[in-house]
Amino acid sequence: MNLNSKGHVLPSVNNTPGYRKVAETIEGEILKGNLKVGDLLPIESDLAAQLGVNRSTIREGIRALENSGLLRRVEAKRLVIAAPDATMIARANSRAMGLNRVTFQELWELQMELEPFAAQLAAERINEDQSHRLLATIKELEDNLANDEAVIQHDIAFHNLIADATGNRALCLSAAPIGMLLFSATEDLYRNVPRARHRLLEAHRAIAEAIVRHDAPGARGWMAKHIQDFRRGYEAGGLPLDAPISFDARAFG
Amino acid sequence: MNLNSKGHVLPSVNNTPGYRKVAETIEGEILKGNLKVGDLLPIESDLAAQLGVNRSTIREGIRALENSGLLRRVEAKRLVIAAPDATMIARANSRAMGLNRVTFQELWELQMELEPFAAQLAAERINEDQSHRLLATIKELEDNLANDEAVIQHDIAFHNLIADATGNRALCLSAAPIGMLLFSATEDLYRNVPRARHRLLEAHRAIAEAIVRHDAPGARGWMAKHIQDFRRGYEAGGLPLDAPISFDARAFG
DNA sequence: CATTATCCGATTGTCGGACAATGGTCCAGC
DNA sequence: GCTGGACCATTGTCCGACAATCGGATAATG
Repeated sequence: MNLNSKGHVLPSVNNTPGYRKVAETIEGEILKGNLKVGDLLPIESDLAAQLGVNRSTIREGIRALENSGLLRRVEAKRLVIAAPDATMIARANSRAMGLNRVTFQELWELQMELEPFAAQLAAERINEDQSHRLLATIKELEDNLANDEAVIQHDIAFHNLIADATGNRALCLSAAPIGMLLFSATEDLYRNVPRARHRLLEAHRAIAEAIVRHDAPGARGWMAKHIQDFRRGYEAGGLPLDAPISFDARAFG
Repeated sequence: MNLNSKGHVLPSVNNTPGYRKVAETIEGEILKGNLKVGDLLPIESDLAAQLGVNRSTIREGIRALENSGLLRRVEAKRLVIAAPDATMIARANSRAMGLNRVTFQELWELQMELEPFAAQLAAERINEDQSHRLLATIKELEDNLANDEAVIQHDIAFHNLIADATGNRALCLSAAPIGMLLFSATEDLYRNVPRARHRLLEAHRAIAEAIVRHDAPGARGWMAKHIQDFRRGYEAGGLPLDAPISFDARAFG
């Protein structure tokens, strides 16, 4: 910390504000394992005393960490050290990609590489419980084919389930934001090309069945076909491939 | 906002604290395009007046957004709306993966899928400038082969350059955190297996040359070989594949 | 007139203190 | 031993103040 008696930094060449140093200090303690996941964060007053700054400054530092998922509330009051949640990271990533005006083309290209791979791995490794949930999602889609919003939510969830089934959390984290962005951009698609939803259902069914019967090549093949088809549908729906993806604020609320 | 005269929330069922609502409000304005990237964030006092809360509360909300990259300082004072920076996102992602105790195995599996793909795309699309930088990085490695820290930094930078050369920002964002984690975990490797660094140099040279001469299949092949070899080296170095990756706090400072 | 030095206002960073709300704790009484 | 209420700890919010500093306006200078 090193603040002088009045709480202001000593010389002049110390640009980083106090709240940032607080955040970095706490983050450092977490990364160094000094504060372990699950531990309670010390109360604000103690932190203020320990780091020699005012409670307000501590609070500002905490907010930064809280937002990035390193701190999480458990009992409405105290904060605990936590590992960033997957969906929170996915949200941050899609937000970043969206604001960086990533194009459909870029996202699709990556998805075309990741999703068939995920499907293949999932087919090799999926367990009973995950199989059940995968098939249940398909059923749910059947019942809500008319509801565009529900179709989109299903689409995202379906692909997330497959990623989950690979048991590879790195893959989950990488794939989630892509699906989140691509699929939430398909709203217009279902309006412009109503039968797209039926093709979606059939494709998902074929993929799910292949995965559940542990047919890895089949799962990969169906998924590749599905993603290709998704692009054709997007194009046929009159949506531009090279424009920044129009990302829907609602998906991130 | 909806705070009562004393600045406290009206009923009881309103759990979300004010600073979070502030953050969400501002984030919403950004995502809705009401505040565009590059715009100056209104000054704290104005925001406080607009949202009907105290300046302290506004500040806490701002901290959250600042940390996630949506706000960035330009002139040491005012904050501007910004698109989250790629390296900042990569840092957040690797931190998340590390704290979630992702294993080497998981990361490597994904890398084995992504990197050859990236190398292939890079070979198809790399431009003059990028070629130059790629080769320069190799030269730099030659001069610093003895410095383990420099070797690791080169390794990360080299793979990032290749991702850049694909022109696919989604791919960049996905690949960066993986490299960041995997390569910074190789510190012990170079100590235990000194000649690993020479193999690294040769492999990188072969990959770079293939990319620069636009030999896509060659680039993919060399890269695949390189990643396979990386795993063998990691294993040979006595590092555990199934343990959570030991991630170095220094890489995230 | 152009250039530099100076000053001033606007804005952020930090402080200290205050208080309401609320969850948790602990003791009294049954 | 259990329950209910008093009490305390902790967070969320507000308020007012002030130092530091950046940017621009203004004055001094050649």
